[in-house]
Amino acid sequence: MRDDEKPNLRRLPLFREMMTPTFDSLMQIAYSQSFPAQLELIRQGEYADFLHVIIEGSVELHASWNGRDTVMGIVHPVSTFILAACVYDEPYLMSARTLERSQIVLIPVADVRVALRRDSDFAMAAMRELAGGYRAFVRQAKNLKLRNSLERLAAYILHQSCRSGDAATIVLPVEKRHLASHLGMTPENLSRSMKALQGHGVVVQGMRVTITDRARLAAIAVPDPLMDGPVIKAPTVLPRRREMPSLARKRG
Amino acid sequence: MRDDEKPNLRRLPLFREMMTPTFDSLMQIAYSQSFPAQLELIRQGEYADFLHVIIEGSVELHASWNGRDTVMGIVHPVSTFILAACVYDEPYLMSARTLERSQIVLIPVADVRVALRRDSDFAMAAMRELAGGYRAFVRQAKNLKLRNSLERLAAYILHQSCRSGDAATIVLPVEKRHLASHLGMTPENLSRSMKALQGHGVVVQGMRVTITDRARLAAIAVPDPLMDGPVIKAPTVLPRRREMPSLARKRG
DNA sequence: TTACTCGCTTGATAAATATCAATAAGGCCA
DNA sequence: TGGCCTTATTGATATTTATCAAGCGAGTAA
Repeated sequence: MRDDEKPNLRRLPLFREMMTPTFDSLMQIAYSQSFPAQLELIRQGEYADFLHVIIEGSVELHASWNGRDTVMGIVHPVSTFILAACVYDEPYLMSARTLERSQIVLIPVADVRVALRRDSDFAMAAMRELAGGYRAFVRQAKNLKLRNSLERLAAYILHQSCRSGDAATIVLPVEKRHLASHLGMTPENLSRSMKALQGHGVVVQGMRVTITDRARLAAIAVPDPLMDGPVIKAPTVLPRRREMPSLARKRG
Repeated sequence: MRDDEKPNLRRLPLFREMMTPTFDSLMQIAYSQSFPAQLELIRQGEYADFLHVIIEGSVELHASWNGRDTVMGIVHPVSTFILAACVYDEPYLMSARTLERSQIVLIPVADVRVALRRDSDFAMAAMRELAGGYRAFVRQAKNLKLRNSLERLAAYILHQSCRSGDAATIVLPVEKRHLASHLGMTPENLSRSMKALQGHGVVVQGMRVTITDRARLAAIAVPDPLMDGPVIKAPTVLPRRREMPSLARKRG
C-alpha cells in the first residue's frame, strides 16, 4: 500500500493508540486496492478474510433475506468495517458493496488477531470500536421501533445537518432509493414524506435539502442523543479533500 | 457475594478464560444482590456504574423516547449485560428492569476496566462478548426491516423451539404484551397473529404454544441463521462447522 | 363466594406503509 | 442537442399495522 495512506489509518481510533511496531507490521501485510462502483466486496454468510478500511469512496452495508434486501448502513472514509466478524470468526451478517469507486485497505484477519493478542492497547481500541458499533445498532433498532418513517426522515435530515456543523443545507450522500431503504421505507414513501416535510421547516430540491425552520423539523424528529448518536459536529474537520464533487456520483 | 455463586460466573464466556488472580480480585469487590420484580435497575441516559451479571430471574432491556416505550431484549441467567456502556463510558442507551425477583451480581466498572487492561485474556473475551452483542443487534435490525410481524412471530416461535432442543411445545417466557413489544408490534396485533398462525402449523393455549407442523410454520418464518442467530440447541453443542450454506432462497 | 384486577382477545375503524402503474425529471452519451 | 436509461414522483389502491372500545377470563383478595 502507498506510504501516504498510512497516516490516515494511523489517525483512526482503532489504530491511533496501538504500538508502532504492531502498526508497522500490520501495514507491511496490508494492501490497498481500488474497487469500481457497484462491486460486492463481502457477501453475507461468508467468513471474514480481511479487515476492511475505507480510505476513499463509500460502501453500503446491506442484508437480504428471502428475496428482500435492505440497506443496513453506509460507511464513509476513513473508517473500518466488519471488525466484529473478524473478532468472532463467524459468518458475515451483512453484505457490503461499493457505491462508487473506492480505495480500500485490506488487512488479513489472521494478522489482526495476532496483533490483538500482542498489543493490549490495540485490543482496548478494538473493544471500544466494537462497543461503538454495538451502540450504533442499538440506536438503529430503537429508531426503527420507536419512530415512524416520517419521524425517521426528519431525524435523519437534522442529524446530517448537525454532522456538517448545523448547516442549513445538506446534500443527500446517496441516491434516494438507497436512503429510503436505509430508513426502512419504500422510495415512494420517502418521496411522499419529503413532500410532507415541506411546510414543516424543510425545502427539497433534488438531492439538496434545506432546513428553513429547525424548530418545526425538530418538533417532528424530537432528536435524542440516545437514539441519534452523540452530537459530534464536524465544523472544523476538513483535512480530507473530496475531489470533483460534481462528478463523483452515479454508477461507474 | 456468596461463594456458591462464583463457579457460575466463572463458567461464563466472559470470565471463563481470564486469569484466576484477576477473577478473584473482581470477585472480592463484586457483590450479589437480590432485587424485587419490576425494579428499574438501569435508566437510559445514565452512566454505567456496575457491570451486571444476572444469576437468577430475568431482566428486560427496554428503551423509551417521546413517551413511547419498547422492549429491546430479555436477559436470562447466566449472562452479563451493559458491558458496552462499561467499556465505552457513555450513557446507557437502554433501561433495564427486573421482570421477577432476580439475583444479580454487580461489579464496579472501574474494576472491570482495570481488569481489562491487566488481563489480555479477559480483554479478548470481552471483545468477543461485545462482538456477539453487536451481531445480536444487527440481527434484530435485519429482523425488523426484512420481516413483517407475522413472520417475526413465526420465526420467534421456531427459534424458541430450537433453543429447547426442537421441542414441539414451548412456553412463552414473558407476558404476551412484553413479547409483542419485543417483536415490534402491539398486543392486539400479536393476538391476531397468533390466531393467524393457527392453521399454519401452530396451536396456542394461553402461554403454551405447540408446533404441529414445523414445515408450514417454517414456510412463513423462513428461518435463517444470519437473522435468527446460530442454532445452538440446548441438548448438545455441535462442533463448529464452516460450510457455506446457500440458504439464501430467492423470491418466496 | 363475589367482586376486582389485569392482561388477553375481539371487532370496528383509522392510520401508516406498501404495491402497482404511469408519468416526469435528470444525468449521460452519441 | 436529442435520445436513452435510470431514478424520482405521483396517483390509485391494497395491505399491514395501530388505535379505540368493549368484552372475556384467569387469578386474587375481601
